Amino acid sequence: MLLFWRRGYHKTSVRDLTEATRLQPGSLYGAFDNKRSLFLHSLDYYADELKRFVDAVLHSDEPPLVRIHLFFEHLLDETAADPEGKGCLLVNTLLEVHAEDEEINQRVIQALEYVEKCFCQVLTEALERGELASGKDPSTLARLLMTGIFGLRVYNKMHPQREELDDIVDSLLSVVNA
Amino acid sequence: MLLFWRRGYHKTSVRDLTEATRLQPGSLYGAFDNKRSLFLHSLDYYADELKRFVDAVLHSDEPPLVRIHLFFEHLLDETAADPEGKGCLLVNTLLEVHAEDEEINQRVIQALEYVEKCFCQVLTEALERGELASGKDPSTLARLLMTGIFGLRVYNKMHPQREELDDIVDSLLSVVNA
DNA sequence: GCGGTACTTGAACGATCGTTCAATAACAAC
DNA sequence: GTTGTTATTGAACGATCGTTCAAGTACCGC
Repeated sequence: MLLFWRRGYHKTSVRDLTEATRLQPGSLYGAFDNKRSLFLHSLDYYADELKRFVDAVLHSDEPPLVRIHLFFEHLLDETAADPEGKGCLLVNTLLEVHAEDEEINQRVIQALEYVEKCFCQVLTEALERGELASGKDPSTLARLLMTGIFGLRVYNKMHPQREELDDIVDSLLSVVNA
Repeated sequence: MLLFWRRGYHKTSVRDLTEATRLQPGSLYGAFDNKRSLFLHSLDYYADELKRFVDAVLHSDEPPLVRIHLFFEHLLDETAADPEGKGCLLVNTLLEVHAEDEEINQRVIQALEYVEKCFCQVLTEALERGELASGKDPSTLARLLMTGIFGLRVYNKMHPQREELDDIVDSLLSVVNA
């Protein structure tokens, strides 16, 4: 998974994988049908980890809007802790393989939709508690936050400076706070 | 350029390029040093087109904030007019080749920084005309808008529906309007 | 026409790609 | 200790990768 994350699907060769896993080709193909299948398993593994993270942060017992703040704070922490700048495997994959491969794409989109759904739930909760800026639609705001994540992921490749990313997050979250 | 845009750098083979250009390998290598060089020229071509678009929209004689609205409107028009969902070659490249290739990366970042700089100029103009929400920093807002572009580009691969993207843009621009 | 420069052709190169498989080693049960 | 199952090995396959180049064609001024 780490290799696919670092280098992308197409640029990661089976040779790379055999060296990293210290498994010979035959063993690799004994465990997985082929490179593609191994990649799908990597995606699933990554998506599971992401789901755990999302659940932990967005379903904690903090107030809804605090949870969203914490989410982005953790996102930036994680970004800062990754000097390689790998970004997000799902986002990377979405841009790399795009429409050509329906199965891979669907799996990525499904994982991302789960995050959006959680955002929407949290925002709905905030709305019900009267903590959301009036007239704001949870599902639209959830989409804005997803766009924010994606944008930060790309912007980090352009300017990987923590303070700039912090400012962006502050501006972005001002929409839900206002 | 179109091929690189559609399929990405690594996934585009010289064979693809010879078929698309109807040039034999020798001719291609007579005109360009190698595949990489051809890709760099493609990037430059794309960046030039982008620059023209940015200049036309962000330096028109409309009021500053209107120009920014128009920019995003045109961005969504262009997105809707591209059923292949190619997105932005610069963003795609930034995520695909990431840190491994300094030269390619620098060229992409430079082109993107130009867009950010233009945003910043327009926002500064709005600030001077008292049309910007008080206490907002142009350079931070410019970064937010860049993040918005990036995010929309990715979100479009997830949900390519115009109305959703419109809503996101409205929410995003509410930050500069407020 | 002729000679020379510029461009095109397409076969071929070595390297690497993803994948397979017969041979070998490791380990389990009895 | 023998047997049967399971996992590992690493050489080899055909396909494709990016690249080269000698040979051939087109086009120019004279």
